Order: sequence, then structure tokens, then C-alpha cells
Amino acid sequence: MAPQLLSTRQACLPTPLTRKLAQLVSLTVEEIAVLRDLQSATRLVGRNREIISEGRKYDGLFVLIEGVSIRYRVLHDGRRQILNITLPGDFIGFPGCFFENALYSIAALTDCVVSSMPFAQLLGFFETYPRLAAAIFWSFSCETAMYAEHLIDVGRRSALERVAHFLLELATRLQVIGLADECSYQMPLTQELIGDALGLSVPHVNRTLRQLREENLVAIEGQRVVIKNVEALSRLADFERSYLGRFQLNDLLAGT
Amino acid sequence: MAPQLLSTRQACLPTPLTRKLAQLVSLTVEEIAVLRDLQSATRLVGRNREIISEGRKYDGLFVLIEGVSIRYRVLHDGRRQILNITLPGDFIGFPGCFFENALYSIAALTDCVVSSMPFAQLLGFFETYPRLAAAIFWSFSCETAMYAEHLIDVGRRSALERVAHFLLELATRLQVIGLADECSYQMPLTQELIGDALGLSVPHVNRTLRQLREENLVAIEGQRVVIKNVEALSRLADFERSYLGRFQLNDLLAGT
DNA sequence: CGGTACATTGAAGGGGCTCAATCCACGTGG
DNA sequence: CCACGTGGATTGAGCCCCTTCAATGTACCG
Repeated sequence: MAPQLLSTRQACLPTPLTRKLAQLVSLTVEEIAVLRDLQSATRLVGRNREIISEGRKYDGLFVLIEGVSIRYRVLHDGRRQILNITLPGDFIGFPGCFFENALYSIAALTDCVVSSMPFAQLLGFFETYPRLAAAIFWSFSCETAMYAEHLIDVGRRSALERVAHFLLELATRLQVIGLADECSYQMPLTQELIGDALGLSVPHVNRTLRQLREENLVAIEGQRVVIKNVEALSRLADFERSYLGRFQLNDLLAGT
Repeated sequence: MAPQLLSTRQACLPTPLTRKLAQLVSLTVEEIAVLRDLQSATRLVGRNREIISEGRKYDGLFVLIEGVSIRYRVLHDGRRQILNITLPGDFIGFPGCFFENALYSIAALTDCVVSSMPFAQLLGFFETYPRLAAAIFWSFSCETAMYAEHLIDVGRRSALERVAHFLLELATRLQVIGLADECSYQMPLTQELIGDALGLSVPHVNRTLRQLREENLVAIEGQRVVIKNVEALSRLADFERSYLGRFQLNDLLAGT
């Protein structure tokens, strides 16, 4: 699945996290070094293993360096809702880990490389590297905004709009970290996972994708998704990418 | 609507926000004073007026002192999704206000008293009052967790489970700020608003409420909701209140 | 070559929607 | 004091989107 997401990266290259944060605040050499150190102690998590288990206690966050994971909850009768898809450069553990017992589980969809970040270190950042801290804080805000968008998805959008919105959001997020080109990418999820993320059944995800294909909005060749008409698709989905970028604290921190 | 939510409060009494945060970290006299100052510059917002308008730019957050407001988005064709219900003591503006243009609108459902809190002040807190800052940060985490819970609601729960979960969450939140007793409270929303929050139509909200009444799980007399069987209702809704409390950073900050 | 994981398609049913009417409480002005 | 308007709750009928269940196809892998 999505083999190029797993391609080996040199430790000296900018990590996805650095890329993301550097778009917000122009990082100093020192800050970049701090970020690199932060991500040096990595751990491998095999495909389908849990990175965080609901109900357990954690003393830190993780940063996903490589791979794809999902945050989810399963109800008592087995229904599952995927809350978010975690891509390289994303934090793993917000907000559930701040609670006494983790609220949600996070599982690796592919083999993953993660680095951990103790809470104490995070708190220390607010004093020593306020600009980094703010950027991290932005990252959390962004994640919350995605939840809100997903809420609109499942609450008020039809299956067609939902899937369209999902494909566009994923495209944008993958582009930010350099894992997608202008209008195509490898889909890291199966149709079952897409269904669990969007509150749809597998057959209906399938039919909906077909409809998008028939209307010539997207093309799907194997795992590869090609968005053939970004304009029309965005209109259909009511997609407005601003919730994935454009932080304003940037200005405030300029003088720090 | 919910007249007692609007009852006049003396400035010297603990505000809802103080109450909420004090449950997390035992606040010092100084910190309480800071919180009080923070909320001293208040503004009145009339019923049905917008507190925050989507697309506009803001340089601060607000704290809701009194009243009820909703965060929402309306799609191009008029469908509306309510993302969250803001109760006294809640912050208004996270996460949308951190973006260059506010992502969502926030409207006062009742006459509201709000106080504003410039970003600069918020950032300053991380240096001067780290424990307060952490408590505020917790508040954001809690809000994100609520989004996640709502996502599970609309994604994977039936209408009956959804409404049950909604009633329980509201009860718990109102209890925290002293606006609900053990098992009853004034419902601040109309059925139309409940529908827009849960992704249901008005008639179906009505039918669902009736069903809950017929099954003797809740009683509704006018605006007053009485939860007659918390146990059974919680089981039905898969409700687990831990996402509304129990922050663990508390320990970390004990020595600060 | 059989097994597993996933995609695809069909048929039938139901949960929730739309549309529409009615009811009720309340406030307001003649 | 009553007629009327308004906002909200309630109820019914018909329908459609999406689900469930089930079968089939297909690629890959040990």
C-alpha cells in the first residue's frame, strides 16, 4: 500500500514536520536544529499495530515521521468511526493524550516511523522557543478545524459531496508535505476505511467513487487518484482549503 | 428562552470560566485575580446577533460570560451545521480565529455577555502564568474532544443514540458550570437547532424525542429536560463523560 | 494453487427526509 | 379583550438515499 510513502528519507533532509511548520514561521537555524533533535529518537510501528490505545495513559505526544495512521473509536457493537487520518508531519495524540486516559486509539495503516515528545518538553517550549510552540499550537488548531470540517461532511453533505470533499482534503494535505503532485496522489486508504471515515458503507463508497468517475471529475487507476476537474469537484464539495493553512499568529510572532 | 441563564451575576462571584479552570489546577489568589481582570471588559451581544462572522479577521478570542451561543457553518445552498454549542465559561473563537479569516460564524442564541482576550495577552500568559495557560490549553483540548465526539455522533450513531448522547453531554456541561442539577436542566435550543447540530431534520428530532419519552428515558416539560434514567440513556448512547474532564497535565504543573 | 484482502455489483429494505398540515403558546395592537 | 401574527412543536404520507446482505470478481502472496 502506497509504497512511496514509505521510501527511506535521510535524517538530514527536512522532515515533513519541519516543512509544515516552516510554512508558518520562518524558522531560525537553531529552531530547525531543535526540531531535528526532537525527532531523532524514533520508533518503528508495524502495519496494523496500535500506536496509542484508548484508555491507556501517556506522558507525551508522538510525531509521525513516515507512514499513515488513523485515529478512531469503535463503539460497543463494532461500528467504527475514523476521526482523522494522520500523515507524515502530523502530531499523534492531540487531544486524547492530554486526558487522564487516552480517548481514542491510533493505529498504523502502514509501517510507521514515529518520534515521541514528552509533555515536559512541550511545556518547556513555551518558554524557550515561543515561536516553535506557537507553530505547534497552530498545528493543533488546524487539526481541530479538520474535525469541524468532517463534522460538516457527515452532518450535512451527501455521500457524493462527502467523498469529493474527502478526496480534495487529502490531496491538499499530501501536497503540503510533498507527497502529492498538482492533482494526483496514491490513496492510502481502502474503501472500507474511507467508509469508516465518512460514515458510509463500503458498497456505497464504491458506488459513489464510480459516480465521480462517470461524471469525469476524478479518475482512479489502481491506488492512484487523479483529480481531473478541481474546479468542479471543489464546487460540488463546497471545498475551501483555507482551513488547512494561513495562520495569523505569524504576524504576532514576527517580532519575537 | 432559558431565562435563568440570563440571571444577573455579581462581578465578584466566581465566573463560569473560573469555576471550570479551578477544577483543573488549584488556582492561586493571584491567578484568580488575573482571570477576573481578563473578564472585566465585557460586551453585550443581543439575541440572534453574530459574535464572530465567518471570513472576518480577529485579533483575539472571547470568553462567554453569560448566555448561549452556537458556532456554525452554512453551506451555499442553505444547509447549516452547528459545530458546537458555547456555554458560559467557554472560549469563543477557537480554532477559527487563529486563521487569517475566521472559519466559522458564532451567533448569540440568547442575549450574551462576552469578554475579549487579545492574542497578545494569551501568548503572554505562557510566560507569566504557565499554569493558567495550560488550563486554557486544556479547555481547547476539551473542545476538540467534543468535536470528535460529535463526529462519532453523526457518523456512526442512529438518530436515537445521537439525541440521547446530545442530551447527556449537555447535562454534563451544564452541571460543571452550575446551571443544571443532578438530572434536569433547561434546554437552551429549539428542535430546529438540535437538528442542525445532529444532522437531523426537525420532524425527526421531534419523533426521536418522543420515542425517548415513550421509553421512559427522559421527560420533557416545556423547556425543561429531565433525564429519568441516566444509566439506560448512557448505555444507549455509548456515553462516557471522561472527554469532558480529567486533564493530566495537572500533575506536571503541580510543581510549577 | 488455494487463501486472503479488497473491489464491485445487485436486490431488497428501512431510517430518515421532504412536504405539508395542524396545533399551541405567546405577544401585540386595534 | 379579542383578533391576529409569529415562532415553535407535533404529526402524517410518501419517497429516496443509503444500508444490509449476498454474491462475484480480481489481484496478490505464501
